[in-house]
Amino acid sequence: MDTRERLIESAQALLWERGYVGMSPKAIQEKAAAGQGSMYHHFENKAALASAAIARSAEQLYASAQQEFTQPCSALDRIIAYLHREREALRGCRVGRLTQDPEIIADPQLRQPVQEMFAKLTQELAALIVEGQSAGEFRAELNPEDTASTILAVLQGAYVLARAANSAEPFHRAIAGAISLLQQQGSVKRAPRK
Amino acid sequence: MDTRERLIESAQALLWERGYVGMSPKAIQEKAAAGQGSMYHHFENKAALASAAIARSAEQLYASAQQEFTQPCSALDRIIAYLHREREALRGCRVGRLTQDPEIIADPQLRQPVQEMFAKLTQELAALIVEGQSAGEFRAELNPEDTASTILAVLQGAYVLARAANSAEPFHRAIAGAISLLQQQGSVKRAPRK
DNA sequence: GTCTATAAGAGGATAGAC
DNA sequence: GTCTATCCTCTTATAGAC
Repeated sequence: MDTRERLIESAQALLWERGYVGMSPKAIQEKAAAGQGSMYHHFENKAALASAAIARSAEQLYASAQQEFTQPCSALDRIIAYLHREREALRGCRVGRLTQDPEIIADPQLRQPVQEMFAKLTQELAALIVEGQSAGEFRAELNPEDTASTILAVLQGAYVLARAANSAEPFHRAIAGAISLLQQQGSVKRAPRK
Repeated sequence: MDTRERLIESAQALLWERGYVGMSPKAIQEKAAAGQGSMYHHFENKAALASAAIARSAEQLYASAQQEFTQPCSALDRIIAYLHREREALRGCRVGRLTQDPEIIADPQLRQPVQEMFAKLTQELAALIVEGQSAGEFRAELNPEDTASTILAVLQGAYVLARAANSAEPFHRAIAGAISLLQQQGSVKRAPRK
C-alpha cells in the first residue's frame, strides 16, 4: 500500500477514535509510518487529509448498507437485517461521530460527505417503507421519510447509550425495541418477538 | 455569582460546544472572566473542573425531564410531551455529546454522571411504558426497557441527523416518526397523526 | 483568592536539502 | 517523494508574589 493510502486510512481510524480536534498530524504520521514532509507533500494540510478520510468512510458505510438493502427478502426483513448488522457498539459510528465536531460542522468541505451519506440512507430507507406499505407490512398512514429518520436515529442514538453505559447492552435493547415497534405496524401477521 | 460558579458554567458551555478535548483552560478562564491562578485555586486541574461541570449538566437535564414525566396526563402523553419538549436540535445534547469524547469515556470520574443520567431516564421511561400497558396504551408484549432505550436513542440520534444535515428538519422527522410508531401500539383508540 | 511569570511539550505547519 | 530543521502558538500547568 502506498503512503498516500496509508495516510488516509490512518486518518480514518483516528477520526473514528478521537474526532477531528483530537487528531493531530503527528499521530497520523506515526500511525501511517510516514514523515512530516511526506504527509504535507500528499495533502495541503490537516483539513484536506481529513476531507479525503471522511469521504472514504462515508462511501464505505453507504456501500455496506447497500448489502442489507438489496437482499432478496421482504422490505421489513431488509430493514431488520440493516438494524441487526454486526456493529461495534462501543466504538460508535465512524461517520455519525463526526457530527459532534464543531470544526467539521462549520466546514462545508468536511460536512458534505456526512450530510450526503445520511441523506442517501434516509431516501433508501423511505423507499423500503413505501415498498413495505404496498406489501401490507406497514400501515399506509406511516410517513416514510419520518420513519426512515427514526430508524437512522435509533442506530445513532444506540451508540450514544452504549458509550454512556460502557456496555453494548443498551445498544441492543434500543435496536430490539425499534424492531418490536416496527413489526406491529402492518396487517401482515408476524411472530411477536424473536 | 462567584468565580467558582462562573467557572463551572463556562465549562458547561464549552463542553457542550467543543467537548472535553476541545475545551482549553484558557478558553474557560476567558469565558468566566477569571485568571489562571483563580481557576487552579478552585479546581485541581481541567479534569476536576470538567467533572463538576458534567455532573451539573446531567443533574439539570434529569431534573428537566422530570417535569415531563410527572405531568397529570396519560403515560403515552407524558412520553410524547418528553419527545416534543423544546430542544435546540443543532446544538445537540449537552450530556449525550460527551460520550464521543474518548477521554470522558476512559475516566470513570467523568463518565459516571453521564451513565447515571441515562440509566435513570431509562428506568423512568420503562416505568411509564409499564403504566401505559396497564392502561391499554401499549400492548403487553412490548419490552419496557427495550422500548425505553429506543425512545432515548431516537432523541440522541435525532441530534446527530440534525447536525449532519445542518438543519432541524431530520430531528423533527425522527421524533414524529417515533411518536407515530408508539401511538400504534395500544388497544386504546387514538388520533392517527397530529 | 487572585495575579503574573515561567516552562516543557504538543499542535500545525513551512523551507530547503536529498 | 521523503527527510530534517525551524517556527510560532497553544496547552496545561507550577511557583511565588500580592
